[in-house]
Amino acid sequence: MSKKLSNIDNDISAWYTDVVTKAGLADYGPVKGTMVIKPYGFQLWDNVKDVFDKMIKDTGHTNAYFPLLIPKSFLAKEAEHVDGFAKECAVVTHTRLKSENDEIIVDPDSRLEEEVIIRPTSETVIWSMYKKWIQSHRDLPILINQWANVVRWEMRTRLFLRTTEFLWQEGHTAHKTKEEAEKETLDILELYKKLAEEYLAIPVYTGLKTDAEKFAGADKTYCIEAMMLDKKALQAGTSHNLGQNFAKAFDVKFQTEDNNEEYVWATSWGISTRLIGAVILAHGDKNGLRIPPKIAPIQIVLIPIFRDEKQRKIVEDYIDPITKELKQNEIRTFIDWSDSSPGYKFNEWELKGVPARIEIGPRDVESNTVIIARRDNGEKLSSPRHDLTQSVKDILDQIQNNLYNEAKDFRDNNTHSVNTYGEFKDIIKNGGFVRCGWDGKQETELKIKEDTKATIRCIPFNENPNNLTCIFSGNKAMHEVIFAKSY
RNA sequence: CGGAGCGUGGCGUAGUCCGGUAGCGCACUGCAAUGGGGUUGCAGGGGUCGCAGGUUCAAAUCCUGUCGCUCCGACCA
Repeated sequence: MSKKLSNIDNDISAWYTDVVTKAGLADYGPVKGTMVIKPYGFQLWDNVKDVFDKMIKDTGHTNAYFPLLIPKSFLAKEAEHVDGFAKECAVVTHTRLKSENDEIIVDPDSRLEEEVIIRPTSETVIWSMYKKWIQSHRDLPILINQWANVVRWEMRTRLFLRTTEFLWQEGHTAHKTKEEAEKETLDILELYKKLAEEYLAIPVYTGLKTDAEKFAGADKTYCIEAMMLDKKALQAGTSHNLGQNFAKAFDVKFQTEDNNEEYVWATSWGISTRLIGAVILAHGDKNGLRIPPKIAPIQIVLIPIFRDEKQRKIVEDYIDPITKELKQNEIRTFIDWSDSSPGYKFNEWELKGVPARIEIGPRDVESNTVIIARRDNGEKLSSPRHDLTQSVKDILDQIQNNLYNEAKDFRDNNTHSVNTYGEFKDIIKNGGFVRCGWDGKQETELKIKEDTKATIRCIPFNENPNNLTCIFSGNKAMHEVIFAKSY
């Protein structure tokens, strides 16, 4: 397989597919729209998962698991919810196959009386269970999360960014009061922001979705929105205040302290393997991936360099304690003894986005140093053997910060406040985020979308609509919003 | 579902117009040298050309059908 990547500047779409497959993150599955997450890609996901799993456990949530299969009738209980998901549900109609004339066919005698769907999300099963579990205010809150796969039969798919089946976490909480549910929704959004910015090194805008863009079945959807290298927006996480919609649909009431009956207040929130796509498209460059150190499966790759057996032995004696030392200090380290040439290895590990590389050859053994090469900016420096661990830690921190700062500068430089629709269209055409006034009408939002393909990514928390007029209608603005073309 | 394109060793492709029994690059195996930015040389192994029919002495190539995938749109995390 050729390791040459498509040009990131001319054809980022081809570059993306090349990187994902050639760096060994994922491969296409046999069924359209499915993907195999390969070990290197899965380690990346695992690291993201571990970070977030700890965050939610630290805030009182626990994991559980609900079934993949859901009665078809459940989906229909919440009107908006069914509208939102009906078009993309995989439906199980039969329970067995049989052979007939050397062919495997669906056994027509095995038709299910009540068809089941494969979860596109789990609100319905979960609320059917919460009905059984909640009677009193003493049963609240329930703070459950599950790590699971879901299936949404999408028209167009792309590895990680939109696949028919994907992995995610979905939190589902139940509360006594509206205020408590709202707080939960916002608290989780903060965790998402922290995860994106501090770990994935991706700056995000936080805000509220418009009615047109919110989750089907939610009262309010909050989101984190990131900018990719092609200046398009990617929704990287969502947190929903579901109000009492699902409680009403599934008749989940609780007895209050003063002995009244009230519907339970709900939230749900999710991040998915799409985040891997976000990391790729936020940090990549012409040589491949650049993975932030905090989530990198391999943080340091060691490349031994030698000519003959004698040199190999010398290098080995020098490098082994170094590897051991780094590992003992919990730096994820890999030493590449494969017999490709050093140059080949440099390119290979750069493609895979390993944050830093240590080159060790006879010259370094001689001078009691090592060469450290950074993936983020290509710098190479010679570092003394003693306090190597500290140098490595410092460099990894610098890389983490640098990736974040680069991404933030890029986003800030491509986010513009505008006052005229002409400017608006120019920016959308050339790529970028636009901050501007909006009159709050869905009709306006829709017209702009038809005209420019841009959608309102969010109403940012730090909006200031006071002196603004709507970019499209010229009426007084109800909100300041961020428009962009999105994935 | 509309538009476009593609199915030929593991991957990427040439050959298809004009039928004559499959070629190249990468990867793979072995040996030797090489090794601080994709290293050479030599020697090897692997494909009945998506599938099913048809035309023909002869089909990767022509005809009919069929399946699948990718890209672009409408839908979406």
